[in-house]
Amino acid sequence: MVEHLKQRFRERGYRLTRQREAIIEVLAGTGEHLTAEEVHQRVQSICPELNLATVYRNLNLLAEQKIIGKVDFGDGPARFEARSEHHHHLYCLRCGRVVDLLHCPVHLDEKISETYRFRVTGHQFEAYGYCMGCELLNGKVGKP
Amino acid sequence: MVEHLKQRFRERGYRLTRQREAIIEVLAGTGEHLTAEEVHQRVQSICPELNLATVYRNLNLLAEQKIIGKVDFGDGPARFEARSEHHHHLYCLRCGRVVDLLHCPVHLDEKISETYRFRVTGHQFEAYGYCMGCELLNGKVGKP
DNA sequence: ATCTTAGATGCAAATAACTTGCAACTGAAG
DNA sequence: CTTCAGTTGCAAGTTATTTGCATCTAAGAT
Repeated sequence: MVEHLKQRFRERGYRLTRQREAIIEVLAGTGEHLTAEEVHQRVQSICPELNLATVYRNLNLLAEQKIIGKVDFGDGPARFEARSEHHHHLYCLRCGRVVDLLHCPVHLDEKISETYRFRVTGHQFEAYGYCMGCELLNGKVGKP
Repeated sequence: MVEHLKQRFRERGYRLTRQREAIIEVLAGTGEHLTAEEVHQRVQSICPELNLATVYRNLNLLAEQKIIGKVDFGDGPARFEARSEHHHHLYCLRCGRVVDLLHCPVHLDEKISETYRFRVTGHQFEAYGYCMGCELLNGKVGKP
């Protein structure tokens, strides 16, 4: 997995630096959806002195190359994940947990192009609500 | 329309100030999806000296009260619109034009809650691509 | 193994888009 | 026309991210 990602990166003519390896390893080693800040923290152990600006530069580069995925839930910072194929998420409004959806629930019928005179090339969809743990807490502690 | 929005605002116990009237008038008077900055500019004519911070405060307040709508396409600033019911958009990647969708193309089946152990309370969906004008320009001028 | 250099990094400063603290102001209930 | 909680203007602060630039380094050429 890690080697595969590094490979795809090199194929595109980019240098495989210590910093880049570290970032790829951190992301590929978790199923979580991490912010740039979180990636920066976790990377410290294998590559201290890796600058936050470099983390941003590389996460964005990897996302542009579609080697990793990037999601933005509108509130806080953007999040990055190793999975790069088209997919969507459930986002817990209480704890921030992110769950990957297995199937895309969006069905744009083919008439949309003529109805709206618009060619759709992509879409984003994110659902929000409460994961079970938080659902139970709701109504018990604060935040109604 | 304008009066209706003002009414809904007053009903909730908020004061109807000159600034708020101006903001509501600008938004209700257009079908466009405006940024706070744009609202601020257009409001100058009917209410100069209206501060940008006040525009932000009121647009957010109106959106929280679901009197207006707020969309965020992830790139630039958030946009506000007079329509407040649940709906979605097509967003042109070239010119930034926003088209309202008449129907919601998302179908979350009822099993989702048990499948993912998650209670969905809402969702956002935005599709992007190119409006006809820009589609024709693509390939002729810059940006392939 | 060493040279070369375009590409990458670190650091500090800059930016974009808001948000907040606070003193002064003002709708609207009485 | 008084009262005062709700609003506003202004300046400063915050958050998330980007950029300029001098220095450094991966990796192909020698």
